[in-house]
Amino acid sequence: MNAPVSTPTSAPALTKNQSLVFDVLDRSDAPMSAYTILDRLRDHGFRAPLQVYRALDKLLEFGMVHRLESLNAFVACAHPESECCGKGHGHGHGTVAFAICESCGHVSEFHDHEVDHRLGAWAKAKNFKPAKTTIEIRGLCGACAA
Amino acid sequence: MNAPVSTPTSAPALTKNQSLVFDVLDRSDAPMSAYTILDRLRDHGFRAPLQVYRALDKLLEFGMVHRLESLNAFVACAHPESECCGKGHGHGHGTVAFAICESCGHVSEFHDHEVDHRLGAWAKAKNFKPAKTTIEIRGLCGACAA
DNA sequence: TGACACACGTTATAGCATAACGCAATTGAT
DNA sequence: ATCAATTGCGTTATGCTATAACGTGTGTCA
Ligand SMILES: [Zn+2]
Ligand SMILES: [Zn+2]
Ligand SMILES: [Zn+2]
Ligand SMILES: [Zn+2]
Repeated sequence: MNAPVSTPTSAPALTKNQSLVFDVLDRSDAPMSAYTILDRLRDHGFRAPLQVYRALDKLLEFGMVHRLESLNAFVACAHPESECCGKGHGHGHGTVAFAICESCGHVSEFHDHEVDHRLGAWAKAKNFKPAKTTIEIRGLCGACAA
Repeated sequence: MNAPVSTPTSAPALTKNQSLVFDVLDRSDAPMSAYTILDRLRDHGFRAPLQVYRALDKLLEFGMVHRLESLNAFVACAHPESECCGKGHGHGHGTVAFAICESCGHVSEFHDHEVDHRLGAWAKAKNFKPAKTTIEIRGLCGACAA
């Protein structure tokens, strides 16, 4: 009864909790902490942080959500389904970078081949095997810099 | 009596607490959390997290310590006093990147002009004003990748 | 002297994340 | 059909990370 519900669309089937969490994030125009998500979902039966964290773990695994390390917060993936270089939400290859406005909270997700390439080259030269790369720029967005 | 003690060397004068915290970090071969630092300094009179966090805030401000966002931990700056492009510990310009081994904990601090340039170009194009940029690569170091 | 800045110490609290238990449902052999 | 393995779920308790708010002492500079 708690198994994922298959949908006619693409993307992995989400369970009820996963859908609820993703919808909250997707509708938000700013990153949300796990506890803020929890509060938003109290009316839907959420009572404990683990319900949120477990859903987030899966959504992260599916590539539908990103974690912002410098904020301890989460955002829905903002990639179009088909990017220049990748498979959209899966981020087929390449690292994603985030520009985070410290005033309005808006987050821009982007990708830069050359950055990827340079970091990859450094890793190769040092014989370092990258697993996950975090790039986050904190500052003021165009609107807020005024 | 608690004012910074001037030293004959360069660098900003550190207070006793700041020195103690920096020394602990500098001697460590892996990042340390604030609470781990606290435990290491119990014998030196440290009793509360704030004593550590206040020292860390200053050391971060001085550029002598970096915060690893993906670990919620801290490392002493590993830059040589005079880098190719900068003023050493102050990181005169340019962003620093970290490669973090998830097996042995070793951290390599480096800088890449081109990465900087590309992120700067993106920001300029989007009219985004960067304040602080985080670049962290988690993975396996050469020794651990074996 | 008084106003100020700054480092410090302490207690309490807030915010983020996981451990450990048990139950229910699904899946996929045998 | 039945059993074992897997997965999702709910709950309670706990641990880790960080800051708020208060007061003290000290050096600086009108
Ligand atoms: Zn994305
Ligand atoms: Zn903004
Ligand atoms: Zn450094
Ligand atoms: Zn290693």
